[in-house]
Amino acid sequence: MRRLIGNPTLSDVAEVAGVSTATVSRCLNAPERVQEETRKRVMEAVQALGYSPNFGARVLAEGRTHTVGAIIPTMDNAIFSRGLQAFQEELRESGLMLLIASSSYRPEIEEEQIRALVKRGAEGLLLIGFQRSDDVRAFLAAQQIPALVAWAWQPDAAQPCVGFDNHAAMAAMAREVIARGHRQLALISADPAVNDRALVRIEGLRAAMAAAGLDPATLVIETTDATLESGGLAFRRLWERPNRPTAVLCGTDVLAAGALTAARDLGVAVPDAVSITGFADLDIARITAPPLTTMHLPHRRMGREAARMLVRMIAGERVESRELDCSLVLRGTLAAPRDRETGQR
Amino acid sequence: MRRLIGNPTLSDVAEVAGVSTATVSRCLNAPERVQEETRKRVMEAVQALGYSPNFGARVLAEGRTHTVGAIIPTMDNAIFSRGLQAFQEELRESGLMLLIASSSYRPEIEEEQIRALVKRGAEGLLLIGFQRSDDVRAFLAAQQIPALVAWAWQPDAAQPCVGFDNHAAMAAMAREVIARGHRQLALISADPAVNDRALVRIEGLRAAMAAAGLDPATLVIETTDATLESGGLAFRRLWERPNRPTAVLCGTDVLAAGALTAARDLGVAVPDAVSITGFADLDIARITAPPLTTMHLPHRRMGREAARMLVRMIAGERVESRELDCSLVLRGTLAAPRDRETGQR
DNA sequence: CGTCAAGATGTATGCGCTTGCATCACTTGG
DNA sequence: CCAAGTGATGCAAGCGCATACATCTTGACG
Repeated sequence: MRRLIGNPTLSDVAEVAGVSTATVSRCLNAPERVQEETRKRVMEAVQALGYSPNFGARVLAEGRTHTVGAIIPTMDNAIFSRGLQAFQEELRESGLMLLIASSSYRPEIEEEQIRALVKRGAEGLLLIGFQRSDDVRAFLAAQQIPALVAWAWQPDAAQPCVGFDNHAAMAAMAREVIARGHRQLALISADPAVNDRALVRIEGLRAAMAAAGLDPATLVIETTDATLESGGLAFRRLWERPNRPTAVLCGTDVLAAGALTAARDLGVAVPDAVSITGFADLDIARITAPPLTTMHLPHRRMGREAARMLVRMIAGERVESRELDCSLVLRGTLAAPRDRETGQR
Repeated sequence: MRRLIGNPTLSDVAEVAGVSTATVSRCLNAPERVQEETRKRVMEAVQALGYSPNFGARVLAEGRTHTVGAIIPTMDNAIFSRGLQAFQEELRESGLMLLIASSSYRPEIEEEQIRALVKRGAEGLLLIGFQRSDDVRAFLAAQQIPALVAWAWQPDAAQPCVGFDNHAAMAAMAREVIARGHRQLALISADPAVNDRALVRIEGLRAAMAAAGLDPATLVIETTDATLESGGLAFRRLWERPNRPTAVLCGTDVLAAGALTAARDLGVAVPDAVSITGFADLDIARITAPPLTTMHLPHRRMGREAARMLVRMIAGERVESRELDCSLVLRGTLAAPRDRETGQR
């Protein structure tokens, strides 16, 4: 059913310009193959009619949509928005448009959105994390849609990915904390059941503890969702327990900022009474008081690199997964634990 | 040129199921019009072949893409990301996909992206602010693409919009500041030349000053871009001037948080030595120390409402512009000015 | 037992564009 | 002066799907 009745078509333009539709099409897509004079006449007709090519027809004839899709848990989390912005900017350089969908961290919605994006003509997909059903993977393979996993990198990844080694990064953070003398550690984390990056970070943390001679079983974990409030509530729960941790590591800066705010509200001094660390080095890490010790992630670089890789995958090239470096940023929320009895460091 | 050679088509499915293409099409789009038994056979064939309808063909035949576009200055600014997330969620309810582009606050990029989105089949557009060339407006009118302006509302708006009254909101904030006794005001703002919301806020501020008997010409304005660092630098510039303001109003929470951080680094106590106010009530407003006095904006409600309105516009309905309420949130960064000589309030 | 309505399915057209191939006009070298 | 080459343009065949309309089947009812 035609909806945009009256919209001018190629042949309208052709008629006005006194040429064939083929020539008009060439004027638009390969101007160098048309004589200057003819082209001028055609372009005038295009202007006069306000012609804009019909998308569906173009896609059908050309077989390409020039569109890629991205499915992220939510745009409303700075951990994704900066990289996504860079991803989109880089895509634009390659003449691709970006379709965005979100999963709210729910696998079934992610699956639905993957199918929706493919149905909508996405030529490639950007996905977050590795956790995905075999069904979906089979579907993507059958449709021959390249998918790139971002915000995560694993040495043994079966699919192309770009990101950082969450295991190693969290382990590095834990080593730093333990080196300061902390023995009672807690973690505020996203639910590892629906967030494989969180799971890997937990494992990294446990590995570092074991390596340092601490019993990983002593690690207290508060699982929560990814908001500021949740981080605060998790901290409060932690603080009500009998054995208060001397250091609270957080899965993201957002949780850490929430924890920090809760600590302030509870009158708990940071880092004197408790150390808190973040993860991601978002803007908020610099505005808390004290500023947050965290793990710096190369957000924009990852977004750009993801776009470049996906473009090549769509072109049919093989790409190598890429691990990007993280670096520890020591700011004000991590210090040696104070002896609870004597008050001495 | 066919790219996805070998992808099964409707007629492949029809052949396998032993029916016509029309029946297969009906099975997929209007199952109730096909007999149970036939449908079962067809669906099996669909499964067996891993059939997925060709997007271009569908769009061409149906005349709809079920896609809308949004062009925002940047995703990497929490002032947009929360509303955008809600916008996308609501769109999903209506079975629409979201194409996202960004302008980096540059009109020429915005224009390019508008054309690109239309070319990619956007049935409707979400735009930020009113500032736009006549060319673009004419183009959208000619293409019959409905466009909704969001993040801004003006009483006399010629086009449909949804948002808040930036003029009134900033005036309200200014009245509050002035009522505390502040006479020397400064503003850290985005460049009003490329950001009409910023311009309107400046006007609202000036109007409130005039109404309170202050000379609007005494307002010092630092124009800058929308990042945390920029907010901090602007505050430092302000602080180097001979007449230091007693209150610094900021165009967004991001700028305010930057200013607050700079103040901390400079050893300037907030709100004792200077008051600072934000605008938007982002997450960061609650984690600064002290927490930021700011103007609360209904981000998610605006996003949802924008989606609903745009859906109706695409359906050909007329919609009324909607103004959403803001509310002042008094937290810790605004207080009466202290007399610089005596130290008294 | 005939008639007709309703439901199920098939036939065939058109959506607007791209592009391989054909055609035509012209140039150039032998 | 002609043949071959070159560049510009036209012709027409799809691309894969939705759907109006035609056809066929079946059952109800008089």
